[in-house]
Amino acid sequence: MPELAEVEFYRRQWDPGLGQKIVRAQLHARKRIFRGSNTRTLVRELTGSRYLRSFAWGKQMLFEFSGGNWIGIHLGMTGKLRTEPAGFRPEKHDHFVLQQTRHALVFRDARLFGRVRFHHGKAAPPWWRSGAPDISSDFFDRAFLNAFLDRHARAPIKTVILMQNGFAGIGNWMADEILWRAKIVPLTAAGALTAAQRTRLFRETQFVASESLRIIGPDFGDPPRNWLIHQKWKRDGVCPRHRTPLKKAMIGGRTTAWCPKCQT
DNA sequence: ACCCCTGTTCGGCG
DNA sequence: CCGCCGAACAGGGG
Repeated sequence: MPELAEVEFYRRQWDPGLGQKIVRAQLHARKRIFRGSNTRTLVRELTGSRYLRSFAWGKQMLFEFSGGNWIGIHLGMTGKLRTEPAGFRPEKHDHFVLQQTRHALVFRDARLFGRVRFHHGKAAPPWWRSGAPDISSDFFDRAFLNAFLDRHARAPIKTVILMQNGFAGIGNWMADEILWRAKIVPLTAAGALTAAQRTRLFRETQFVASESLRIIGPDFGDPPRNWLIHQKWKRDGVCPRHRTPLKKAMIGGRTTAWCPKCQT
């Protein structure tokens, strides 16, 4: 479920606990979401620390706690963050819970494709932000986009848009939304895109990213009815512009929908 | 019962 | 090195 805008929504769900102490950390230590982290140290360090602030970059989140403690979270396919009242009892899929005096900060992930990483140190962990610029930042510009497209010149543009080190935070639904707005066939080789197509791709990537953040980020709002997302998962989905039936195919291993009339 | 899945990574193949 | 494909991860929903 989570792409950049949903990630932003989930990041905010722990806000009620900002500035408050962790009195107890509960986790299912054997689950693979904790791979690479020492969960004993994690529990020891976090207990008694204070939740200070959070950051989001693409599909990644970083939570900072006092004493130089950092938790990185990736939601995978089914991860969710939420806050429950104090005394909350973790259920089957609540693999990571931080109990505070008034709240419980909960990470739930049924399919366990997500990841929780722990880092202890003065500065943010080395794995944080090692990759692409934020789409909303000045570093995501035409030069960066061009270089990235040419580096993956032979791959279908749909596949390239899903690469997190180029399009941080873009997932399957946003990728199709962007290509539909930019009027580009998903199977087009990235290196074969014309200057005009690249301009549209750049503009629509920024538009879909910023609009999604604005609409979904605060309260999981629904994108406008004329967005492709409302059609792409229907078996009889049609183009929001003129009702032409959408085409569907597997590209880069992912279900892809596009309009054969608009996208040429 | 069966098929699908808004993510990522890995091995095998060409 | 590039890229494609399928599998794997593990479970819920239609």
